[in-house]
This record gives sequence, structure tokens and C-alpha cells, in this order.
Amino acid sequence: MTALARKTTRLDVTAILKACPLCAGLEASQVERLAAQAMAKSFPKGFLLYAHEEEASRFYLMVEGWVKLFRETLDGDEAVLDILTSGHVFGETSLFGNGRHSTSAQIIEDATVVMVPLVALRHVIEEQPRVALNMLDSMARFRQQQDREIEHRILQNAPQRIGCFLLRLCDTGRQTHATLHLPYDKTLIAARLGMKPETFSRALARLREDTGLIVNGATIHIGDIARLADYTCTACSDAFPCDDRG
Amino acid sequence: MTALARKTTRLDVTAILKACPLCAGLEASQVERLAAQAMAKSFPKGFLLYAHEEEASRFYLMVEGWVKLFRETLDGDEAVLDILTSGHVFGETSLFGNGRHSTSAQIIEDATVVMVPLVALRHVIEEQPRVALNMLDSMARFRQQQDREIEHRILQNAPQRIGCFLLRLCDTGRQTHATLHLPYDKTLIAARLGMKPETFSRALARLREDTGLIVNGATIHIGDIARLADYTCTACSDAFPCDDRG
DNA sequence: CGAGGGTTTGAAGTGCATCAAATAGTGTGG
DNA sequence: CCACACTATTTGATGCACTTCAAACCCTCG
Repeated sequence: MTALARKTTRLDVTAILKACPLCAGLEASQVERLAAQAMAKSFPKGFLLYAHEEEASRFYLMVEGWVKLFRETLDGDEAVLDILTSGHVFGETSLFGNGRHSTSAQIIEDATVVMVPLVALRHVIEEQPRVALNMLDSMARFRQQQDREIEHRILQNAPQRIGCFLLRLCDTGRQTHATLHLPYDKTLIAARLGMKPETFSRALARLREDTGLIVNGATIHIGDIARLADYTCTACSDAFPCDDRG
Repeated sequence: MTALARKTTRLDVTAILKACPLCAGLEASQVERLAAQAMAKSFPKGFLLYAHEEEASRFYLMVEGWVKLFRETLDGDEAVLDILTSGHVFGETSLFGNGRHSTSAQIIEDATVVMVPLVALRHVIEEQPRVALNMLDSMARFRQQQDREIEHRILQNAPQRIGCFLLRLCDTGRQTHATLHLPYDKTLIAARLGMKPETFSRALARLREDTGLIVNGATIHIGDIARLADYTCTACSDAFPCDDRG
């Protein structure tokens, strides 16, 4: 049974890596080489994958669950930089720069991740310049999101930031309405948006009044996406369907 | 005279490019190839180099003066993302991602910049994977700064943000004190730090009281750098001399 | 059922923004 | 070299948004 389980995992890893933008356009043999050194593993809620300033040895690919990227000051204050799930890659940036992680990473919902040694990535890059271009591409896209993120934190108020968060949860499939389920604690969403839980609660109530949301615990029904977009995206320099993660 | 001027400029360009981290480790012939397609130019205060969402055609290298990278909403609110000077490169990110600028760039102090077509950069990258690695390295470093930046905007209050800004202006040469001159308008510094001019003025006054700064117009004397660092860096997860631009 | 964490609500405080006006600085033309 | 115009900066008074502290509520799970 152990052998079977291991084999299944091994198969997953290759398939998962192949689907990852980092490996786009790579020869199968190269992906398999990465996969051979990679490892899929599950972690329980609360597990710390790595800490800020730690020497980076591998990068991660989320398969399932959620991770929080954050920074923490000596007096316990915490800034949540991002919360990632299935399909997201993180920690790969530390192959460059000073080689240390610039955030800590903690599992917030039981997760399965694929971990790949950075040295393996380095070898593949050396043989396949293509991978460097893939990384540049993803970092460029990431940077655009970051720029927007900073703008949001400056120009949007609490209800608008929540609205923007909800819109990004929608499948942008040009729907006019949507029902969605908050993927993790409201407390965490609050932190992700740079506000306190109490503020989140009140701001969500206000958003409900102002845009006709229907909130039922962690389930939220957006009756009129355009109305919500109108409300939140006024304070942003990008027009509504503003995702570029592709 | 024109010919002489042009020649001087041409010489500058090669030397400037050689000194730029993007070209680190490049063969002279490659740098010269970039230089041949590059152009040094001066712009007056207020000139808009490019606008948000514009298709990117070149990247820029600051030689002299200051530029502001910012985003602007429909109702005129503006978020300043960064203010750059001599030695900084910007706009190169748009070679990747969706090929559009994610900010606008405006000259705020009369400036000389070297402009290089992105296609030239693309060609050099194709022949010299090394350049891609240089870009990855600089983007990784940039990302670390960005992470810190976001943390600051969440966890630091106005006086602390100013203190942090002043510390970064110091030459970090392990001095115990320093006298420095603000490089541009206080109004702009305020915007760069995400606050209003009035708030900046009051916060600077408070910083003066709390850490013993001596402020005289745009000239600021820091009597005790450690004291200032102690005051500002409590709210940050990085320890004091926190630059990694090198 | 009862404990404990997540969430909401209330009351009061803080920090920054806003509006308004005074003051200091800078560059211009006379 | 001075007066004027214009902009940057400071100061004051007030308002709003978010935080803080405290307590209630709710929901899940042992």
C-alpha cells in the first residue's frame, strides 16, 4: 500500500509540474527530471513551511489547501502579503536575490504541496533558457498584481477592498450574478486585506447595504456583479475584469 | 557642436549601460549593440514618459534627476508607487507579462535618461541567457523591497514611515549621525509614503520631538541614527540596515 | 451540554484626512 | 533690489475611518 501510494504521488507530481506555467514549453524529459527530485506532501493547518529570512532551499507548488505568506514584527504584529491556493507557485523567487525568503509561509487550510529543490530548478534553467523566460513572465505578471495591490491599500476603503476581493473570487465568466463561499476564515480575509476582524465585519455589512449583497455566514450571493464592480472599482485605476493571472 | 554633443552622448550611453546591473557579465560587444539602439535624452520636470496601460516599447535607465511611478484613478486620486533616481532601471518588466506598463512614469525633477528599445533587449536576451538571469536577479531583489513596502504601509504609522524613508537616504555607512537634504518636494515624499502633505508636516514634527531630529527646511540632521532606527524599525520585520539594492 | 474559537456588536479612542487659512519661499518682471 | 504672484509648507479646527477594548452571540465539536 505504501508503494502504491508513493507511486500515485510520483505520477501526480509530473502531471502537476507539466501544468505549471513555470514549465510551459519545456521538453517532457526536463519536467520529469524536476519531478524526480520533487516531492508531494501534505501538511496540517498551522504548519510553517518556512520562515522569513531563512535560507531558501526549495520552491512550492500548491495542489490543494491554502497557504499564507506573511511577515511578522518583533512585537507580534503581522502583515499578510498573500494567501494562495491550488495552482500557485511560491518561494521560487528566492533562487535569485539574496537567496533568503522575504516572507514566512504557513498552511492555513490542510494542504498538499509539491516541493522542488531550488538546485533542481537552477540546473533546468541552465539547460533550458526557456525556463528563465517563464519565470520572468510570471514575475512580471506578479509585479503588476503587486502594483495594483499597493494602489488598493492606498486608495480603497475597507468595503471597497472587500468588494474587490469578492469580485476576484468570481469566475469572471461575464456572469451577471454569482454565489460564492468564502474560502477561509473571515479573520484571515481581514488580515489579507489589511484590516481588523471587527472592521471586516462592519465593512461587509456596509457593503451589503450599499450593493445588495446577500450574506449568509460564509456564503455570499452577489445579485448584481456590475453594481458591485461599479462600487469598488471606482477607487482603482484598472477597469473591472482586472485579472491577469493567466 | 551638434556632432560633438551627439558623440559625447553616445559615449555616455555605453558606459552607463555597462555599469547597469542588467548588463553585468555581458560581453562588451553585446552592450555596444544595446547602446547603438539606445538614446540618451533630457526631459523637463512634468514630462510624462509613459502612461499606465500603454503598450511598452522601451525601458529606461535614470542618469540624472527623478521620476515618479504612479497610478491614477478616474476621479483623480493618485497612488505613488516609487520615486527613482540615478542608477535605477524601470519599464523593463513590461517586456514580459502583457506587454503594457502597469504604472505611469513622470519626470519630477529635470532628468536625463537612457532609453533602450525593448526589442533590442529581447534580442540580447535571446543570445545571452545571462541577461535573463540578471533580470531575474533584479526582479527578485525588487520583489523583496516590494514585500517590505507593503508591510510598511500596513504596520508603520506616519512618523515611522518618514523615519524609515530618512534612514534609507543615509549612506548606511555605519555612521552614528548624518546630515541630509531632501531630494524633492515634501509634498511628493508625502505621496510616496502614502500620506497627505499636512500629515507629513505634522508627522515630521512629531518625529523631531520623539527622536531629536533637527529640521531646517529641506535639510535634516540626524543626531543619533541608532535612536531613529530604534524608533522606526520596531514596526518592521527587518532589522535596521535593511537595504539590499546592491 | 459545555468549551472554545470565530464573528458580531457596542462604546470610546486614535490617526489620518479634510477644509480653511496663515506663513514661508521662490521666481518674475519692473 | 523690490514688490508681486505663485507655490510649498505649516498650522488650526473638525470630521471620518478604522482601531481598540469589552462583551455578547453563535456555531461547531468533543
